Amino acid sequence: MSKSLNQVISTLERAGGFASAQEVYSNLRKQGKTTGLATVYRALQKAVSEKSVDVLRKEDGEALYRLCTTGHHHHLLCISCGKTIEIEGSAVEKWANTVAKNHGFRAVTHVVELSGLCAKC
Amino acid sequence: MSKSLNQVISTLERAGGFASAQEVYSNLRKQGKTTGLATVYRALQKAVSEKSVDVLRKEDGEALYRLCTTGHHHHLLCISCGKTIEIEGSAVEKWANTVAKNHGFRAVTHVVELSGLCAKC
DNA sequence: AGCACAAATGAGAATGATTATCAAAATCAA
DNA sequence: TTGATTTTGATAATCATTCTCATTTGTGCT
Ligand SMILES: [Zn+2]
Ligand SMILES: [Zn+2]
Ligand SMILES: [Zn+2]
Ligand SMILES: [Zn+2]
Repeated sequence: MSKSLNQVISTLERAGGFASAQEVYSNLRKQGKTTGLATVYRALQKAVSEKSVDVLRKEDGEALYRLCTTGHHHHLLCISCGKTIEIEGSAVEKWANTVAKNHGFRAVTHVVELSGLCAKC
Repeated sequence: MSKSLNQVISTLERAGGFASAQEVYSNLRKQGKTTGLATVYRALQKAVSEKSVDVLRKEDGEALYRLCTTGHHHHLLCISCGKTIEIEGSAVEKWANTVAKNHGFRAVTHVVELSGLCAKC
């Protein structure tokens, strides 16, 4: 694993949740690292392609990255305080596969994100 | 309904599926309309806020717009040819509600999009 | 019609995330 | 060490989207 990939990964660990590429970059800078922005993007791309990092989009289109925990999962996000909960969705997985099959699709992936207001908000 | 909103809506009708703001703009120009890009964006924003247009994001973050058909539904998109199929997902709706309730969330909405390769591709 | 005032519009500049370039630096193999 | 290969950081380029602002258009009133 390359040095920059390590740095990006551990920055995401420290962040604990979703972070944008720009945030990762500025966090690294605050820690005195000289890592360039392009390198951050390159590392994030690689991490996503290796499925060690999740990516989703804010409403304005900016990409947010988060360290994958174990296995495939989805998120329940509080749009007020930003709290995120990982959720298990075997029901959705089954449904997605069935729908894909019924329409003759192959290699189907899915985006499933829930968002609303948490109990506190 | 303002003039530009009308033009944008009927361009989306003609498109029949998802179209980006830039595509809507260039289609209008091809038809000899002098509508400005900013106006296209303004009209699309309004249409989305009025829930007469759906919006989703391509993988690169660009927004795609589509005239809402009747009722809530999801999409199965071919990433190669762009073909989109509307799908009914009562299973997902139930699951989303259950998950939300279990975690004490209110006012939960969801994003569910399937994508893969259609039979032809 | 003529006028005042508000809303809508279009052109172009500004913004901001992401990507492309490219030369310098680190890594590697022999 | 030497020469090839990969990685990196700075910077420029790209591109969708938003902002600004002067101009046009619409509306109500006389
Ligand atoms: Zn909350
Ligand atoms: Zn899933
Ligand atoms: Zn296809
Ligand atoms: Zn649904």
